[in-house]
Amino acid sequence: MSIASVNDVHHDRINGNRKLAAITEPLGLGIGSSRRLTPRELVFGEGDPRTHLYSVVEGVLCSYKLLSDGRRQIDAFYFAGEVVGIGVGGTHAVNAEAISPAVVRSVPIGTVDRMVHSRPEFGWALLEIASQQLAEASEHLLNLGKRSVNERVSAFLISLAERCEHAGQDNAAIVVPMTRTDMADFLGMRLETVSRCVNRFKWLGLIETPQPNLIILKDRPALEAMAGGESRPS
Amino acid sequence: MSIASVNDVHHDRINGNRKLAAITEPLGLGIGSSRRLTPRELVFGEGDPRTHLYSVVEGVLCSYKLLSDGRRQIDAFYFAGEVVGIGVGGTHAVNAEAISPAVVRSVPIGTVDRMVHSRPEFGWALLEIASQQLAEASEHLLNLGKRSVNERVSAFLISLAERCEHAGQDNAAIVVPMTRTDMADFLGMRLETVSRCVNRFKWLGLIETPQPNLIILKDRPALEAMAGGESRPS
DNA sequence: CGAGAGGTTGACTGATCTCAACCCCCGTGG
DNA sequence: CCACGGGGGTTGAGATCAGTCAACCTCTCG
Repeated sequence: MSIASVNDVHHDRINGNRKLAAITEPLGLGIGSSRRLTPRELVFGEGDPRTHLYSVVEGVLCSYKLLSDGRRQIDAFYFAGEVVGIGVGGTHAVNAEAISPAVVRSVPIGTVDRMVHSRPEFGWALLEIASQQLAEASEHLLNLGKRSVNERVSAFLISLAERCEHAGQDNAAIVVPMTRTDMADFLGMRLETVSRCVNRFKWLGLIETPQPNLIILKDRPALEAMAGGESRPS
Repeated sequence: MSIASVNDVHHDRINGNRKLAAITEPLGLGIGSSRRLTPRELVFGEGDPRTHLYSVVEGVLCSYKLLSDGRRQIDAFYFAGEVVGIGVGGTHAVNAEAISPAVVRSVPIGTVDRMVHSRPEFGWALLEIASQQLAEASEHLLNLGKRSVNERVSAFLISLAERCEHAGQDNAAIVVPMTRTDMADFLGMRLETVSRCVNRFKWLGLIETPQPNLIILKDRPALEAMAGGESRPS
């Protein structure tokens, strides 16, 4: 079972190259020690030496940076199968913590080093993951820098829905694992603004929210229009 | 001379792992074809197949994404020695173009692939560059998401100054290679706002601007204070 | 039952955007 | 020589989107 877990197979190819499973399993790296996390529990902190590479087995993590007055910017959320803390530099540039009960698997950086040297395609695979994360960062920068609140929230909901689809879940009903505060810190706005925006979408009939953390997309095309189209050359 | 160029040696270790020179030279990859670019000339576009890896020999490039209505978000600027378009996925996620007269050196992705497989430490080095760029993206996300206009502009000026220092230039006089529009598109604001902010700093005595594209930092500590300190754990 | 976390809503404020005029510089061509 | 036009930059006045502050609501958990 260290080569591949049948349970994980359908998680492969999810969201391009973001998944470690797709890389580790073909390479026989189903190893590494697991750790269970409670919500808000830190995996690593900004400035910590980079000792391990982590992948999410279960639950959701996020990475973030803080300003000295407490303002927090969440860079990314990490779902099951995704890699956190990629890189090889001396220290982590961000903090990473669980936003829900979670399980992470960690691989010592020395093991990663050996893997890269013994199997160059492993290094290649890590590069694919890194470049995928860079692409997502670009998209996020576009959101924060140029999109309005409505556009950011609708783009966020759509990307959440796409992740659910790729994970084989229902395509319209999103179980939102993060709080309004987390969404706000991710989207560069205040939690009140998130709340207002989500409820505005509800009044417009674009979504339904039976519970605060369960959002059902009712009019996906309208949401996509509201997200403000990206300019994809031809 | 393909192993190491004496002229480039003092560029090594600049800004962490961002430089290709530090990697390519030890590895004997001083090769690749050069191309001269005029301002606003595109190196590659979003959605283009990733055929080459580029490094800046001279001048400054930027990478950006566009919305369909023309709004533009610049992700990063790239100075001499830095790598543009890193990654191995199928297509580029961003556009890249020159913002000044520039020269880029390009290495076919197939060559990169062979390098990674023949010399695993090359893959490792590319990972270092990618993780450095991810760290910079995190910092930029923090700027866009959580900092005010004043904070963003002062943080930007300081980071420009640090780049000049690392490049061995004067530590206080910054020759700003980009226009106010470029700065605005990078910092997530309007060019008028950039202008107002820069001039506000001038009235406050924090900087001097003999010419619009020459900024002299007069009170670095005050600028750093205005940037709003990052929370670096102990 | 009380306390706290998470969420919603309202009224007000204000930072930033918008629109517009204007300036300087520089190359071009009549 | 000078008129012209365009790019880049500055400045002002008004509009507005999102932030701020505050009240209140629901749930859950001791």
